[in-house]
Amino acid sequence: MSKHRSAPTLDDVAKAAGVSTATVSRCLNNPQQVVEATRQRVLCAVDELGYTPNFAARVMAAKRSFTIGAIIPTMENAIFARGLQAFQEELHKRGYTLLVSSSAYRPEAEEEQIRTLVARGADGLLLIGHDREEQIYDYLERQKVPALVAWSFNPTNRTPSVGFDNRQAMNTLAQQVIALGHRHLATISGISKGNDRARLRITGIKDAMAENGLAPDDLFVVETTYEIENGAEAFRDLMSYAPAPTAVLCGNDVLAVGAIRQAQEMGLRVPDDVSITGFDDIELARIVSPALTTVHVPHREMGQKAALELIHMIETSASGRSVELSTRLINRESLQAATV
Amino acid sequence: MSKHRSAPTLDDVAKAAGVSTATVSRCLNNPQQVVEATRQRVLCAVDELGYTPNFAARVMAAKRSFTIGAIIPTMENAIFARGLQAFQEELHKRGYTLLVSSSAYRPEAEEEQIRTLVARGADGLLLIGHDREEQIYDYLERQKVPALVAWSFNPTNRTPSVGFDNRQAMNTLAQQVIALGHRHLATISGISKGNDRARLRITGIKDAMAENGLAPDDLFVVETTYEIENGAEAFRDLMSYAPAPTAVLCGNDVLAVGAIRQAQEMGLRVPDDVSITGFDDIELARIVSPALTTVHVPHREMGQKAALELIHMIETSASGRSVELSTRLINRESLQAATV
DNA sequence: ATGTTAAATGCAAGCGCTTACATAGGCACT
DNA sequence: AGTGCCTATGTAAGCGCTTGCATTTAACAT
Repeated sequence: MSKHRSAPTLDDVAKAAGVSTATVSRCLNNPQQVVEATRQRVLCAVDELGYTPNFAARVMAAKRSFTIGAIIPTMENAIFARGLQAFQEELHKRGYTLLVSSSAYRPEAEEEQIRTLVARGADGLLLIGHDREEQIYDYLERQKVPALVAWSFNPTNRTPSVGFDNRQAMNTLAQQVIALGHRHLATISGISKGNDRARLRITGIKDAMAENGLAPDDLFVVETTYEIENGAEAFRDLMSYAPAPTAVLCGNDVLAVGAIRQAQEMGLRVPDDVSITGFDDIELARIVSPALTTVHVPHREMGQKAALELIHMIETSASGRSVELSTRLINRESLQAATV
Repeated sequence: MSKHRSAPTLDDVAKAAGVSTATVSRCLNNPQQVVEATRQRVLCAVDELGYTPNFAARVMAAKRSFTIGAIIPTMENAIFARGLQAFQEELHKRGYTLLVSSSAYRPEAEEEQIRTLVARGADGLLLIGHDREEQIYDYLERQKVPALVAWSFNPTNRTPSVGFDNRQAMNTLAQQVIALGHRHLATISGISKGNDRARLRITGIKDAMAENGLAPDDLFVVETTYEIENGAEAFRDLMSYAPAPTAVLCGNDVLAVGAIRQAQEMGLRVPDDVSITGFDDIELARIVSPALTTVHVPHREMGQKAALELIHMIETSASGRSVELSTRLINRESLQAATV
């Protein structure tokens, strides 16, 4: 028990147990390959020395890290939290570890993070949405790192996806808004460049308008980043136009909450004076008052299925199948028939 | 340009540039050690081949990973989000990468994560609060991995901390509550076992009671995990006692929001019928209605200072100095004078 | 020219692990 | 007892990088 001893290695364990390093390694990774008696001896030595395998060495030798990387656009709000949580729980069950990083909605940052994660030996990657440069997919292919897209569904894409039809989901909501008599619609969207979810949601609204004899180009669109304050600001801009919209469909719940607060600040009652809807159905949607009418996204299911599919791709080198999930309209208090 | 070539290595770059691997390595890590002309040649080869260094190999050889690990009790709510964001931004500026994992408030999980992070070669660790088994600190010491505690401040502890005085902060709030005439106090706290922040906050309230001639033992305490629903449930329990508390001091904003919603559900007006306070001053505190009177914690400052201090410990092998930050009372709408 | 010195580069030894292959017992048969 | 085969274990070759030390090269003074 010398004081200055530093971290024990496989070798130390082997010596202590009187076996070769190979046997120790097998004990730890494929216990069934080593006979009971030896295994006991090794395991004893392991915790007597307080041995923890060196991860870098293991990755290097095995060329497997049992680590999966996920790059999400933001950690600042809870949009991705629940889905990612489910993703990681499922990974954990299967013996994988999740490494998360956030790109802050910046494509270059995302590319850098992808490279970083690959360099760190990630066995697979979870990406959000399909929109990114081809070269990134080439790179991933060359490095032989399987990738899976979530929060979006597009089976024709070269990368498989586990997600939902953003266009369709928003379309259904917009149909309902229009059915309630709203004729002047507006949307507060995320930045659509590089964000297929945002873009498709806008398209969903325009389609609904066209399908109901409204001119799609009349849709007021404000794009901004997903923060409550920005939702508020965008709402203020929107209401300065004439005729003011009677319904504001927000790209997500966070923006919607900002819009609601701003409306209240401006002395407008929601939904009496103006209807506001969200998207995602995160916790916030129920907490805010009035509670948000929104589109429920099965985040947990998506996270879990994505984990399963990605692991499958990794372990069988299969190319991956896309899976589509369905969303659901949640009617709460923030949407009401147009009064005009 | 063979199709089946896999990831290029240092060696490939060296060959392509007609130098040794040592030179390539130096180009990448200590550019000033290599003459301009050579450097150009090497850098060209690097991006011609699309080379990305293998992280595991680098860690192994250099025994440095420029990676810092943080284990937080939860990612589910935003309590740690802002501080961690600032922590990571500062790390990034200094060339470090952050790896985050969540222990779900389970000590064994935390220990496992600490080992995992160390095995992955983390150069340093950020931990939340001081409460954990001695053996963990021993382990860290043996592995020579510096650790820093945040969200708590206790300069006498063996591990340095960057945080605030939880007891004092809550004490100040409780003093004000009492000064407003409240005599029947209750608190909805996080689970205090293994959570010094929660415990100290309770102590802060009791001290304030004692200092004002109230019996500390009269404080109703309900402990629960930090989720909105649990805050709601706890509030219901609390109000079933007689005499019902006129002020409920919550261990954090999340619990307070749950309490407020439950109060509203029970037909109680906040703060007219019952005052409710939070702690942390996260975004939620301003969004909920009535807006929360709470204790503002300088999360960003804490994250940033922690990063600086931890890097300092890593790079100089210094033992680290604790730094204390101050909190501030934020008076919003949820606390009001007792009406009895 | 030659020696002296410093700067640039190369050489090669690991870092701690996994795993293909080699080896050695053990057992069941003949 | 000998043969074959199966299983448990050992041997050693890397995995891709960094870095101390040795060597070469360049630069300058004499």
